[in-house]
Amino acid sequence: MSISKTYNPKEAEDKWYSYWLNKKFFHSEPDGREPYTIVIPPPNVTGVLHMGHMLNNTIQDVLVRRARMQGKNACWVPGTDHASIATEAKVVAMLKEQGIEKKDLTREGFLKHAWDWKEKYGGIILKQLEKLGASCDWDRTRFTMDEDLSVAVRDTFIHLYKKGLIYRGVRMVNWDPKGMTAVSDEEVIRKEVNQKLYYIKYKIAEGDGHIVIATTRPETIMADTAVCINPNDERYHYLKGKKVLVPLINREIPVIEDEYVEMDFGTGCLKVTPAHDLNDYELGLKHNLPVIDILNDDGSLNEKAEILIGEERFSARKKIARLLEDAGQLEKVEDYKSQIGFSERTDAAIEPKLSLQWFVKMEEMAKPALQYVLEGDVKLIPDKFINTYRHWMENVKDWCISRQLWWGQRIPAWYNEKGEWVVAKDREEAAIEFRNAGKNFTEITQDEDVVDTWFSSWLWPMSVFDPSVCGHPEQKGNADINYYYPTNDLVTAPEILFFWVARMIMAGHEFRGTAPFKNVYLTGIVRDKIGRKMSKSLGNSPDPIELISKFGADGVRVGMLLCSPAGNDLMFDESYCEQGRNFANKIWNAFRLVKGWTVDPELVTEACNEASVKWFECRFNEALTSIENDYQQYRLSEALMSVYKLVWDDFCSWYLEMIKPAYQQPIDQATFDATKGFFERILKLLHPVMPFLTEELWHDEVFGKREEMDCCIVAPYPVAGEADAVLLGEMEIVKQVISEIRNIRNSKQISPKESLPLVIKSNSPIKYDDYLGIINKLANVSDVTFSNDKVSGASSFIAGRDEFFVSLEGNIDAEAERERITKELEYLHGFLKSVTIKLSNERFVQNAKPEIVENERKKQADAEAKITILEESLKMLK
RNA sequence: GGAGGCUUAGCUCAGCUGGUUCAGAGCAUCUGCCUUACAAGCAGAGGGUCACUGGUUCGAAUCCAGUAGCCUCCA
Repeated sequence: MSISKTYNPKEAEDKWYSYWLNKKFFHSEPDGREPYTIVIPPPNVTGVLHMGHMLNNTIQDVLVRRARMQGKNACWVPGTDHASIATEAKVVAMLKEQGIEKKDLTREGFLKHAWDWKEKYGGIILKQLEKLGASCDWDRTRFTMDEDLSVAVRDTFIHLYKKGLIYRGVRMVNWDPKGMTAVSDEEVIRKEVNQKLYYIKYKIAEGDGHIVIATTRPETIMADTAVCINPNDERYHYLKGKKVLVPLINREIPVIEDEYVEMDFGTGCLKVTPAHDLNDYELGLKHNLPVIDILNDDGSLNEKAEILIGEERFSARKKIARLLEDAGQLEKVEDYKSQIGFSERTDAAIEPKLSLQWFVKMEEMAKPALQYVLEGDVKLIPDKFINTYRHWMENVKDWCISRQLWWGQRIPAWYNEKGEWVVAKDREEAAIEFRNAGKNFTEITQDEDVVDTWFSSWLWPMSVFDPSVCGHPEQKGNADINYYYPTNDLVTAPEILFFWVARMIMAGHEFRGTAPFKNVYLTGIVRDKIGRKMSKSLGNSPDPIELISKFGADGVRVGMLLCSPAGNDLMFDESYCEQGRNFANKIWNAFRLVKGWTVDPELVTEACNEASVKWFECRFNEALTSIENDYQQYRLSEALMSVYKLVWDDFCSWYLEMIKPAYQQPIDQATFDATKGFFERILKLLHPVMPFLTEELWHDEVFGKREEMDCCIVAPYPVAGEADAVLLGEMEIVKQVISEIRNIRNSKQISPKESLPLVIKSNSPIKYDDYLGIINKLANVSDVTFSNDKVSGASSFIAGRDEFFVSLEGNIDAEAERERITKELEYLHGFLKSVTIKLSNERFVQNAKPEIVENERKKQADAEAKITILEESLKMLK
C-alpha cells in the first residue's frame, strides 16, 4: 500500500467500483433474506447529472449500502424515463440543425431518429452515477419505453378505460404552443411577469357611448363572445340587456351578468373569451355562450380572428394595441404584474385551449392514496408534507394524459371512419370490439397521440420487476415482484410529490392492493450559498463530475450529506466537499499511523492502554446507539456528524494519542489488536457514506489476508454493545484535567516539551493511578503526587470534585489567579442561588417530576462542594 | 386572495414529551504551534436579548395568541 501523505481518491475509485461490479455485489436475486428495495426516481434520459441528482442518489446509496451491510438483500433498481416532450424537443432541434423538418418525416422515420439519439446520448446520467459510487443493480436497468414496460402502459390504459376511469372529452387544457402538445397542470410553472393592462373601449350597439374593459390580452378580443358585469354594480345597470361591439371587427356580443366579476378590478367590466381562458370558459358554459377559437396550435391567429391572420400571439398583441390606438379605442395602458403559466419543458407561455383529450378520473383513485399517507402506511419524511399532500388529494383534478407527440407510448384507441372509437391492445382486437359494439368500419386508424410520460412512471415500482401485473390486478406476478414489492424507501424531491409519488400510490393500490413503498424521504432543493436555486441559466451550479475529481467521490458525498437536513432546502457550497475531502484525509492518516507501528509480543500491556481500550469500546457503543437512532429517523446529516466526531475527536484526537507509543517504540500486542479492531469497525460505520476510502483501507495487509469476497461493502454492520457510564464519566474528567493543564501551559507560554509537576487532591472515588499514564502522555506531567492538602503558590483547577495543582517555576501571578477564582465563585454562587430558589419553591417540589427534583438537589450539592474548595483556595492566595 | 412552513453564533443547522446558569454542533474567525500520522494538521479562545409583543406555567428557545420579515404550494 502506498504511504502517500494524502489520500488519492482517483485510483481507489476506479479500482473498487469495478471490483464490486465484477464480484456482483450490487446484484440482487430473491432469496430467504429480508429484502431491502429502492427504485431510483428515473432521471430523464436526456439529462445530465446535476446537484439535485447528486444529493438524491447519495442518500439512496447510503441507505442501500447500510441495508446491505445489515445483511438484508439490498436491491437498488436504476433506470431512466423517456421524457416525451423534452426528448422530442431535443430530437426535433437536432434534426433541424441537419436541415430536416419533423413535418417532413413519417412517424416511423421520426422515431428511428429518436431511438438513434437515445442510444447515442441517452443514459449518460447513469454512467455518471457510477462515478458517485452508486451501488445500483445495473443488471436490472430499465427504461420506461422498453418493450414490456410499454405493454404495461398500454394494458393499464385499457384496464382503466374499461373500468370507466379513463375518458375522452373536450376540456380546457394547458397548451404548449412550442411543444405543440397539451401538458398536465403539474407541468405548468407559474411565474410572476410584468405585463400591461390595456383599457379598451367597446362601443355600445344601438346607441351612443362606450364601456371600458381592462385586459392583459388584447389580441383575444376577436374571440370575445360576451361582456360581463356584476349584477350588483350600479354603475352598469344601464347596460342590462344591451349589446356591444367588439372593437376592430365590430361583431355584436351581449352583455351578461354574473357575480363572478369583481367590481373593483379594472373597470368592473369583463370581456368573456371562452376559448382562451379557463374561467371564461366556465362562465361561457353557464351562460350558453358560443366558443370562438382564434388561435392555431402554434399560437398564431387563425382566420376566425378576421384580422392579423397568421400573426404570432405576442406580436399580434402589440399590433392590436396599435390598431386600437389608431381607432381611438385604447383608453390607456397600465403596468401590471400577474402570474403566467409556462411549460416546464419548453418554457413557452401556456395557452389555455379547448381540445379533445384523454383524461384519467382522479377522484376515486385519490381516496385510498390519501388514506395510505394519513394512516401512516406510507410515511412522508419529514411529515410536514402530509398537509400539503392531503390538500392536493382532496382537491385533485382529472389528469390530462394525452400528448400530441410521437415519442412515447401510443394511445391504444382505434377509430373508424365516423370517428367512433374503441380501446384495444391492437388492430385485431379493435376490429373485434367494433363488431361487438355493432359498429361498422372499413378502415381502422389508431389514435395519433401518445400518453404522458408520468403515465409510465407511475407504474415504475411495479413495472421494473414485473410489467405484466400493470393493467392486470388479477395477475399474481413473478417471483421478483412478490419479493421486492412493496419497496422500502423512495427518495425524491417534494416538487413531484403529487404528480409522481401520489400517482405511484394510486397505481400500486390499483394493481397490487398496496402502496409501492413504506417511506418517502423528501430532499430539499439544492441552492447556491446565497440561496438561489441552482440552474443552468444562472450558471451557479458546479459540475458534479468536476467536483468529484476535485474532492473525491467520498468527499463530495460527505459534503452533500453535511448540508442536507431532510425536506429543507440546502445552501450548497463547495467548502462542504472540501470538509469531506479533509475528513477522508484524516482517516487516511490515522491509518498510516497505526500501520506504521511495530508490535512487540513480549511487551506487557500497560494499565493506561488497557483503560484507553476499554474507554473507546464504550465510547464507540455510546456513539453507535445515537447514530442508529438518527438513521432510524432518517436524520442522515446528524448521523454523519456523529460519526465524524467519533472518528476525528474521540478516535484520532483522544484514543490514538492515548495509546500512541513513543517515537520508534513498539506497541504491545493486545492494544494493537484492539486498535485494529476499532479501525475495522470504524471503516464499516463509514462505508455507507465513504465507500471508496473504506474499501481501500479494508484490504490493507495490516488486517491480514482477505478472501476474495471479504469486502467492506458486505462486511456486517456494527451492532452497539454496552457502554459503561461510570467509565465514560471518569474519562471525561481525565480529559478535562488534560485540557486544563494544556491551558495552563498555553496561557503561560510553556513549551509542550517541558514537563510539569502535578499534585492531585482527590475527593472522589476515581482511581487516578489507572489514568496517570494517559495524563502524562497527553499533558506531559511528571512527579505526580497525591496529597490531602492544597498546594500553595501553584496554578490550580477543579475537575469533577477533585483538585489539581500545577507548580510552576517562578511565582504564579497571584492576582490573576485570585481574579479567576473569584469569577468562578461568582458564577457558582449565581448557579447555586437559582437552584436553591427552585428547591425552596414548594410548587416546584410538588409539581415537578421526582427525578428532576432529585437532579436539582445533586446540582446543589455539587455546587456547594465546589464553592467550598474554591473559597479555601482563595484564602490560601491571601 | 387561500393553505402550510420558516426566523437560534459571521455561515449552515441541532435543540425529541417545557426542567442543569441552556443556550449547542460543524464550518468560518482569532491566538499559539512545521510536537516524526495528518498544515487537507495540532493545542486553545472568543462569539447569540433563541425575530418582536403579550399570555399559560413554579419554570418557556420549547406551549398558545398576535405582529413583522422570508419561503413554498394553491388560486
